[in-house]
Amino acid sequence: MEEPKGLKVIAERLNLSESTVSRALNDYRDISARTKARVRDVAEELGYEPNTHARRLASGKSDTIGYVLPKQDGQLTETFLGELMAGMAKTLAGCGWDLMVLAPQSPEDELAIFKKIARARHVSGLIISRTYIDDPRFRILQDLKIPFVSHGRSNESANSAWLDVDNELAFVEMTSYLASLGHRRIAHIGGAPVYNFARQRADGWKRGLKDSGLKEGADYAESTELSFEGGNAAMKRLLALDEPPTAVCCVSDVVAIGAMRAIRDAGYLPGREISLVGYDGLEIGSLLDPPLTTMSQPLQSAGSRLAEMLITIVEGKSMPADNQELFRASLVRRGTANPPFEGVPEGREKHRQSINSNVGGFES
Amino acid sequence: MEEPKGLKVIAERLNLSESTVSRALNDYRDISARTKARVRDVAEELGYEPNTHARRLASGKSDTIGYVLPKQDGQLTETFLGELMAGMAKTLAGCGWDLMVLAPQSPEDELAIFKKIARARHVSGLIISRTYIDDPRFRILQDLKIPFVSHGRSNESANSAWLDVDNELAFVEMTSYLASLGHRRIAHIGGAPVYNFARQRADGWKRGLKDSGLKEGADYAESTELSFEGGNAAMKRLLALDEPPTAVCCVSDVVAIGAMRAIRDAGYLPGREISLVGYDGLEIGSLLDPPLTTMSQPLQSAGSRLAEMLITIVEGKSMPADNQELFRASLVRRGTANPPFEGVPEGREKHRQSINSNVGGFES
DNA sequence: AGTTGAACCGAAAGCGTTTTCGGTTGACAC
DNA sequence: GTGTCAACCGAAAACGCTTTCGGTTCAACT
Repeated sequence: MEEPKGLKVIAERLNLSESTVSRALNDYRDISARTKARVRDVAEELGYEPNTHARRLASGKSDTIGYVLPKQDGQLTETFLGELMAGMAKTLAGCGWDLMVLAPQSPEDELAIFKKIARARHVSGLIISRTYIDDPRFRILQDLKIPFVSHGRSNESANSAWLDVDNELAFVEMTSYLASLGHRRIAHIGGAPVYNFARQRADGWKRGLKDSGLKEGADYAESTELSFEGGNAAMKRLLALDEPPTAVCCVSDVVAIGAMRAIRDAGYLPGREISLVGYDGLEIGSLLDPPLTTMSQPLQSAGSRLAEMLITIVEGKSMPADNQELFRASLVRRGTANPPFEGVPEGREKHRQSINSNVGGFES
Repeated sequence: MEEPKGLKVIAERLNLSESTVSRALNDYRDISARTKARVRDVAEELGYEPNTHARRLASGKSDTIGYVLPKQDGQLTETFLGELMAGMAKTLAGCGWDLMVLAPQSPEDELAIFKKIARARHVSGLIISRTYIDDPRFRILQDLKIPFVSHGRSNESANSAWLDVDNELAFVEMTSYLASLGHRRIAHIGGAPVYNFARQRADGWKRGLKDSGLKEGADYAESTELSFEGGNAAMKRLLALDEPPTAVCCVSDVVAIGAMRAIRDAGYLPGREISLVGYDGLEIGSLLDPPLTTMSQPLQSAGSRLAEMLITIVEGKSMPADNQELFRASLVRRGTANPPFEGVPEGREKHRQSINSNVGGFES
């Protein structure tokens, strides 16, 4: 029993033309309510599902947006992906749109993919992430006239649509928070200066220092790769200074965790002799000992919003430049940010209970 | 300057018919090599890119496979997604196929999505993951005649295609390894028994015990949810036993990390008084103190293979039941699995250096 | 009674490919 | 010189939908 699907059978069954059925299903206003109802009933009964390809071919729309997977440099940051994509897919599905995954293997490959999309137009818009300070993709996509939204800003993003977290503000807050705890020597372990967020966070740290009337220690601005090893090495350098910092703002949780290890290895306890704050809000941070204080950013909602923005742009309902949104990160107080240590630096007894602010959430 | 793309312009330009051009580009054998070359040159020059929708409509194929995102219950396990999907997207792209993400919001929603695909056929195959012991999706997809491959087996998977890790073997090895270190009281913290992998891992633990001539302690089989809290609670129960285990096999790294905390909170040191091994090979495990010994499974290659299998099935080149593959997990020796502790249980001095097998990779 | 104009609906032309089915060559053998 | 078989290529029919452009109908105005 092959189901002879198609608009046609509905039309025949109701003695209507295919075009009428089509318009009825698409809720055109020149079809009477009664007819629409009849059509819908039969469609329902027959389990009719329009042929996506035919529809897209005829309408010239593709109802599909692509998400460009960031290069897999770090591993842990992939925590992003699941939530972000779930957010996108969810709202896209709500509008009948599809989410396609693009995994460029190299920058050249990425360019090739873009060009192909520009011509074939089988994807009507893109979402990119992990933006660089000078990210060539903005120009490229604009030149190719591919609608897109970026998760993160860039020097090139003035006229395009983006959604970003206010990284600078987050680090201002982070720095001020540490200052308010009494710290005066606050360092920063930043990321590779190609990433836009790395610059923003470094800027935030500097502004936070200024706001608190502190000056930027000459050697307190470290920059490293976004990895555990990077954070570890940077922290070692900081510890080797004549006057090591008493608190450190880290560009990411992973880096912060690396730094914690360096602190430990130097015989100190993170959060006691040296406070630190991470960024990303990774769950794993709460499992550490002491649990890592961090800033967390919204992810599901970001994905959802990115999709919404892109849809309105693709449909021409808004201009790219009118879609620029800044989300806020929020401080998650856990155990690694405390007032400066007053005691003997070298002591190393059981200590966690007292300094652990215990927001990790599991020891209840 | 609007590019008047299309097969047509190529045809006109060469004084050929559209059909000839089409066949030339698709490498039909009844087109002369010379003609093919000419067509290809012009296509290249014009930057021709076939219209996906038209092609798919005409050919009846959709060249798209869908990946069903697992319900977002845990967070950390999402590390999977990035790598797995990158693997899929990569090999799919190599064949000109697309990867679409499906994010069902509920089981009913999932069913609705399946039904829609069964009718619309705009996705020609599916990859599902996180399989249950009795997973209804196998029957459903078979009944709907949707080609699919599952990442993970099930009681229902005998006749369908799957790729799985030999969870049982992994846990046999894990258990035997602990036994070989001298442990005799080896417990297991397992996952919710709805998940197929949870059962397999529990079975592996049991078999490992038997292989090593140990018997399954009555209270040593814990089962908990796949979270930090779950692992923590389960470990607490184990610690409260009259004769606590000296080693624990954990169903996942997250659970293991929760267990580590419980061990610490009880005044012991993970890897000293109580050894434990996790599963998943999460990078983050290497950052812990001591670094977590674990079993790691291939991910990128799994995604890639899943895609390959599905393609051959969709294209009718092989039967589902002929596509069943078992990957192996491999032990990652780090710091939490050591010979049974001989000393005084309560001591808690600096100790890491001695027991840390230091495979974490950063302290070099 | 003639005109107007909503309100509804049908015919038909695409959309850009693929694919079937023939048809035209030319070479080669008889 | 007729027949045959490859080797190539064109015409045209799908594929299943959307959308433009008219064409009726019927009530409501002049």
